[in-house]
Amino acid sequence: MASGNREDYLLRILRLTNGDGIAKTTDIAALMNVSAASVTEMLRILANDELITYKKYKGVSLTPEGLAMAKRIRDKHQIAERFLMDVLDKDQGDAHEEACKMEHILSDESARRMCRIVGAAEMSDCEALCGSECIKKASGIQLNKISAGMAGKISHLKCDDAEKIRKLISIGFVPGRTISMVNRTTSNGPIIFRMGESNIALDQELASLVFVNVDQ
Amino acid sequence: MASGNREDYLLRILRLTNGDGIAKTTDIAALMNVSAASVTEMLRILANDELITYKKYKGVSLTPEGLAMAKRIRDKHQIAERFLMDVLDKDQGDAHEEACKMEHILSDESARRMCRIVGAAEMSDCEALCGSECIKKASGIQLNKISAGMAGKISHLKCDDAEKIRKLISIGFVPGRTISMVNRTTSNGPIIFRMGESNIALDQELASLVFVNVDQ
DNA sequence: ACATAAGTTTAGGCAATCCTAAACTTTATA
DNA sequence: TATAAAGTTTAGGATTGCCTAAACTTATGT
Repeated sequence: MASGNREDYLLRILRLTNGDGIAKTTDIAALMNVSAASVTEMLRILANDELITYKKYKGVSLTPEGLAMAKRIRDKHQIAERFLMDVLDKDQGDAHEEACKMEHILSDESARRMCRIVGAAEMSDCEALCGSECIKKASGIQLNKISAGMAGKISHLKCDDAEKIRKLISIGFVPGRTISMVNRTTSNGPIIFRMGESNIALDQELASLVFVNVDQ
Repeated sequence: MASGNREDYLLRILRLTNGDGIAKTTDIAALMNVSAASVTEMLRILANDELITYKKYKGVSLTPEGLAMAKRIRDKHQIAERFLMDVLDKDQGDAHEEACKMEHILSDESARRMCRIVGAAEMSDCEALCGSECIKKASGIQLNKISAGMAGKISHLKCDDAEKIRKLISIGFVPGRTISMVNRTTSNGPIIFRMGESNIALDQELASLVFVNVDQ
């Protein structure tokens, strides 16, 4: 049960070690804005939990479990930050700050779903959390390419323009939802889809940003 | 600086008092899953912060500041829960649980933006946070709800009946187009809109299926 | 190589929350 | 209206995490 605080230590150690190096007490203290004594105390705890390898006076490194945990939290941070910027339209500074809190409380599942909305492409790295799922993302086909009568589940939204993503979400185009095409109007005109209880007209450009996995 | 924990106490007191009644130690203890002694201790702290009014053996009530604070947190919970369900497609149980954590870390601004995406209409109550903003619901208001002279962009069409959607589209009601209301005829009669070069009369029922984002 | 500087750990404390047990107040009942 | 039951508070501790000061280890310079 690493607390938010322990998680922060792990994160700083990850940053300092880059996954394999050794981090020193003073450097951790500086990053945490905490006294060296407090760091030593925490290192003992984390070592006891087998999240780090710690030799007195010699510095720390992450164990495989510690590394996995730290990466998972770091991924959540990145996903949350991106999400706050792209979906809630927050600026980078605020998004970063808020993500520092969200990383500790966001469930794995929610992070994965945010990732799908926001697109993994620009995620410097979220494999700890999303694994192959992020890659699978490429598997859907664009909503404007399916034919009338076909149904499927929304897989992800392609993220090139946050404004459009926001719009799609506000209309209800959200990964996981089932959708079917009712019909097309004209070759360039909007397409009519059915989702839940309502029919929604979406113009082709917007539809092309939505990827679905078509039912067999 | 009410900690997450203090905030939880405030929330439980709000639930028990409904804003004005009096809450008793034991009931708070039961809701918090904590001993009565711990509650007493916390009540003293909250009273000291002037968030509650506390008389030994007599129970507690929220002060105006305490009430405002509790409501703000409760609103964040509701908005987050709704958002998790509608945007991340989480089920109610998980969303509720996660919202219990988010309520303490979500910034006011992010909550307001989530609220705008998810729509305030269904929000049982979020006025503490959003005030009149909720009504504005950036994701679109029905075309029959705007007033003469107002203009906006069509956001989406919503309806159970594909026939009506097709009709709207064939008239030119397509997401993205700019539209303005010219005037109403009678209270139940058709409304006249201007779109591009032409005026179009639309009856109220059809107009209510069209959602627009009104220009500020 | 050895003294001193730099870095790290230990010791002893403080604050926030939680706990149990005992003391005290209020309510309810015989 | 006493007195037992129910409810509440006080007392005394535990835990987590932070701090400063002192002690200890390692590194550096001559």
